[in-house]
Amino acid sequence: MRFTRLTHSLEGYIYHNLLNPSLEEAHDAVKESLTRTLLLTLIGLCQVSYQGRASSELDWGDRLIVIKPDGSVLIHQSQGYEPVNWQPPGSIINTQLSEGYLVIKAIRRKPAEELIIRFTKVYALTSAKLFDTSKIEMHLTEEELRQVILENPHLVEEGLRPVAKEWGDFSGFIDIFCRDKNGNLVVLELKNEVADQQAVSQLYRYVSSIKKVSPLVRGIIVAPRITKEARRLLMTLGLEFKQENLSKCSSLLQKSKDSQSKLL
Amino acid sequence: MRFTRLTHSLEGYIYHNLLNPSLEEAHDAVKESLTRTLLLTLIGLCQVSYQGRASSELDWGDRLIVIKPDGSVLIHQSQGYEPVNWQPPGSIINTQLSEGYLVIKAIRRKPAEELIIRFTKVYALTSAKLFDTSKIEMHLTEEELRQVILENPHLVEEGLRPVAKEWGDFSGFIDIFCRDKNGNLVVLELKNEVADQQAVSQLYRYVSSIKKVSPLVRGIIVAPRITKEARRLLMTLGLEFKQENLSKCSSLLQKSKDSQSKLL
DNA sequence: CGTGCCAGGTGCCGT
DNA sequence: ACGGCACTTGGCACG
Repeated sequence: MRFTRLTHSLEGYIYHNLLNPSLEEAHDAVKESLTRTLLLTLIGLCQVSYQGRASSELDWGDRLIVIKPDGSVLIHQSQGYEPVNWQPPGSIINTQLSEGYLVIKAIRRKPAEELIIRFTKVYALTSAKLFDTSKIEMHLTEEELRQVILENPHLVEEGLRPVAKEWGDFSGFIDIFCRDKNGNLVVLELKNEVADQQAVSQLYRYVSSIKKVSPLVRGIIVAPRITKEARRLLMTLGLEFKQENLSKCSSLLQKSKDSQSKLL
Repeated sequence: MRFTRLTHSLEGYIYHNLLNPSLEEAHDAVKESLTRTLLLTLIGLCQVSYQGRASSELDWGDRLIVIKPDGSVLIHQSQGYEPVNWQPPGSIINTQLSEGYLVIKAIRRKPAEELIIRFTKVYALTSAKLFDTSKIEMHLTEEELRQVILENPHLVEEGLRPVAKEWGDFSGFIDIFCRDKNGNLVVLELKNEVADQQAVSQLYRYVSSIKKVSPLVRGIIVAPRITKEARRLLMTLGLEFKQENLSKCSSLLQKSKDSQSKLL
């Protein structure tokens, strides 16, 4: 085997780093990467075919292929956020030399789908063990927005009192359940970005089911903005919309977090 | 500059291929990759922060970073199909050495968002020019499903006659527009997998708008299956559902193509 | 494991 | 540019 294998200790976490390897060398490196469950990147001239939930063919061209330890496969062209072809985590991956090609297959059962990559040339191959225990922390999610509204119901309407949140007894999911100053039920549907048709239809479901018991129930979408179509649907269905500024909520959230940390 | 630069001719399309470069070497290579608009991959120990449509923090860990010639940035952990952080195509990318870090920033206006990657160590860096003119060819799309129904309207209902397809004059998009054996208008909404709430609400929109002109219009969802919630909504809205198997349609499509090729 | 729903959804194609 | 809509959507939470 002519390819350079790098030990872990001083050279970092890279196992293979091959430049213009032969297909045989690349094949060996891919096999070893798979058995060692390394992260593997290949840059090479390849052709891709996929059959499964849909089916596709991608003719010859240079691409970046990423194979992850969890069985994900990504095929990236030089443009675009999304991979042109892929296979999700949990795929069974194998490689072979066949008819002059380096072939990598990724198979999944349920749903049954198969991805086949054929290389005639590998320009670069790198495999590595990544040490990474960090999880991403997201801020300003819909849950946090809900928190803000629960603590500051006046942002939606004066005199509003939250009764319960995440009401699930009905045939759906209510974001916040309130009573207004007249004592009528109000269902709030929160969106942290644009409120669309789906949000309106969802709220309509909630309100309809409650109306059978309590006819005076109101439904309000709370979001920074709403699509034109959603607004039309909303009006025909007798629902309401309250614009709520995201950045204002953000600062309130920060305050709420601050006060929480002060309490600790 | 100590890093190896590889010319295009014989060595393939790889420009940089660095193993455990210093941050200075990596910085130079990143800068050159950006000016030459190459595809760049880095494996290294980094920390990521994002602020824009949402905001997030990712603490130190080893990741794969891909920077594409079109200004896309992908940050991949060793698991999962999706990048943990990213920036879409068209982002403005720059790099600097700052406070002992190699920093890569990707900025986008509209929506305003900023991605900052800080490296303390780069294990491997590869940049390349990809030659790839091929476009992916997808089969069995919704368009092909539409083709099958247009050629075989009896699959939905006996006596159905297509009048038009891809009707776009209304505030939406009608898949197929027909008349039934009684001469009444029928709107078909096609789904190649499960029909959900959104599909029903979409069809309802179409049917409602047509009803003002022609009160006897019907609406039928054609799909292999339908969610329980969607079926309930469908019934309350007076719409219909026709189960239609995708694979059956697919094989019929194949037959139709075969017979076409025989005719040629 | 299916079902439903959110996503920093992304991409494509309209006006 | 905004808007609607499909997507091999992927991912998560929940019955």
